Amino acid sequence: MSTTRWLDDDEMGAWLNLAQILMAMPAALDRQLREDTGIPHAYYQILATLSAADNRCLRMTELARAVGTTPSRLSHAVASLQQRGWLERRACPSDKRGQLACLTDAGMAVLEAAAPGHVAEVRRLIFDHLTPEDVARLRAVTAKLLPALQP
Amino acid sequence: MSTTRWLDDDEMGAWLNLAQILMAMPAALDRQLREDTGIPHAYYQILATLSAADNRCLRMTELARAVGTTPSRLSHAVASLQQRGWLERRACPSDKRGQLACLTDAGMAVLEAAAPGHVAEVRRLIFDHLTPEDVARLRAVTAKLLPALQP
DNA sequence: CCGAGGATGTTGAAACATCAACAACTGCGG
DNA sequence: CCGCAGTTGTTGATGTTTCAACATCCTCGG
Repeated sequence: MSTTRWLDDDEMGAWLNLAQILMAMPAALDRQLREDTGIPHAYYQILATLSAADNRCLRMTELARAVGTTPSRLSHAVASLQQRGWLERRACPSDKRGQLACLTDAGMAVLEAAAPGHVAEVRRLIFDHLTPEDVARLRAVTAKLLPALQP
Repeated sequence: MSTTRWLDDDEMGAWLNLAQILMAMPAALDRQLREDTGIPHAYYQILATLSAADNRCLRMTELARAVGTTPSRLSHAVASLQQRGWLERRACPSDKRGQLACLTDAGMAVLEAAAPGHVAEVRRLIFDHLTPEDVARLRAVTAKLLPALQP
């Protein structure tokens, strides 16, 4: 039982900023996407990740890791997206436990229609306010944070 | 109607990293706090913000802005925390519409008990992986992003 | 070959967030 | 003083996430 090492001023400042971003940024992204597509940002990311995959299909586990979500969350999300006809499940040929999530043509169409508005919102919320150096630093710092989040 | 300006490589890299963090970081923070206190991170932030305020009281609107949340979300959260006896509502003396959220002694005790574990988790997830320069850059970049999130 | 333990996904209930609608109040212009 | 527009905060319905429990299948040591 050691005594707590508290945050210094710089750390606290960074943390307060980051905490507010963690609160408000997903909400802002959700708002825009829901208006244009009816689905939240987490669902959009699933479609977007699938669209870039081989044959527009991914194993559930890989998809979960790529998007940064949990199996349960993904399972519910895929069920909802499947019901809209935007993706479908297939059995995994090599592993009978596995499930493949595959983007349908309808899902691809929704994605393509929503992409411009989404990119514009990402620019408005993030990149419009950053210099190229800021972007490079943001990329570097976030890259250092990711490993601790995926155990 | 202009043609979309897509993200370049550096922007896309930063965005993919950030998107994953926006997904997984709140989940990770929630996990730890829920185990120790039974409340999610968003609720903890409310208590923490109140603890630093004058008289441990804040107007709902100010509290919402400080935490980066919406009035509705805050209203539900405060109701839940009130039921646990960790804060209470009072009428605002200067404005009959207003409500003050005030941290109770019980709420303060919970906060103090949870703080060390929470700080340790924040260190484990974030600051353990960053140099002091990284922290300063993170603080600067996040500061640039906040204004666009609070309208 | 077989059985234990790990991996993969799903399910249902409870907690939390979002949205739209609303009630109550303020303050300002006429 | 009146009334109307804007502010403040709540509520309930709906959608999403979390957690725990579970079913199924793979792998590997014995």
